Amino acid sequence: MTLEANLSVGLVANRAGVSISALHFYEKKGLIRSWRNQGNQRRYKRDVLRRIAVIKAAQKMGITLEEIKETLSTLPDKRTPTKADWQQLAQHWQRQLDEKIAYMQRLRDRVDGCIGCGCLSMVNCPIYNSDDYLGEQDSGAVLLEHPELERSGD
Amino acid sequence: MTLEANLSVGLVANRAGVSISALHFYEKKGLIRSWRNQGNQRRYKRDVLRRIAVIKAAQKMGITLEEIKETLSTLPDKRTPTKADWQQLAQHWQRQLDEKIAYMQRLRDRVDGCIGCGCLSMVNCPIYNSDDYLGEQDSGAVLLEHPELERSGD
DNA sequence: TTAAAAGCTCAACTTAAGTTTAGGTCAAGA
DNA sequence: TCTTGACCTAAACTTAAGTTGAGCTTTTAA
Repeated sequence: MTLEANLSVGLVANRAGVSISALHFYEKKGLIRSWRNQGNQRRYKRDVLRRIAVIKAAQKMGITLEEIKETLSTLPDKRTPTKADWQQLAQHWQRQLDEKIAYMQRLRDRVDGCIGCGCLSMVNCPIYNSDDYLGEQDSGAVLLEHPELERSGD
Repeated sequence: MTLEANLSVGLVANRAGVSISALHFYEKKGLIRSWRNQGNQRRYKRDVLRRIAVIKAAQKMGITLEEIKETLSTLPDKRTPTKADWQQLAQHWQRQLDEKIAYMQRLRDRVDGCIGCGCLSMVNCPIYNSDDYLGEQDSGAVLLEHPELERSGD
């Protein structure tokens, strides 16, 4: 039971700190895999635990399950992933995290600027028409093309 | 039409860069207000534009509409909000943004640590049982209380 | 052996932040 | 006058990431 352990779903749920329904869900979404025993119950290899840990870690970084799935799919299919494999994943997500942090910081600084300069008319506010980025999260740059508003002192 | 302009919904949508349905939605949720003309069409005061701009800005910071609504509710109800009023809001959200950035950075550093130290067993990985925080976003600390796993070298 | 605990599937429900659709009204220009 | 465009409401739909419930089976422990 050391290397080819067959862990039950309840056990995995407990150890990984996720609910059973979440495990079902991840499986349906193709993020983890199991086989069945004679009684149709799920059985897992032990390395599913790391996989789940990695999934949860990535989620904390704000990565969606879809992206996680894609990235996980770069792992070797046949052999058990090595440390180097996991490191690659980690670095991949770390870069994304760096971008996110940078974006947030730009945003923060811009708000700073807004507060400082009092340009809260928001019309030519640097928050807008900025180098907006960050995939979904964002609703797209705002177009403010009616100049008559610009003198508004409200 | 300078101070008490009554803007139509289409006009506001255009200038604020949001859809009409979003405006209906914000109104239903109590984030913005309008009155009706004789033909039951919405009319807006001009400062709704700033309000929407502020809503969108806050959303970019990752604030939910519910939180935004709450914070907006601290604005004076009777008079038109002053610059100082908006500044207070901005500072409030900025603090939240700062916390978020700090959280992301802690996360990043921890992943760094993980990569560096090779502790990718994820069982005693510093990503877990960490000073986790950040309201929803997070799924709660993971309990990994079965020591037998810890020798796993997978 | 038998009852409780653990599992299974499938479908419906949840929240957030809107969008889409359907069906009806109102106002303006040719 | 008629038609187009802007508006109205209400309800249903969308995505993400699961959760909850119903109804049924398997496994485990006394």
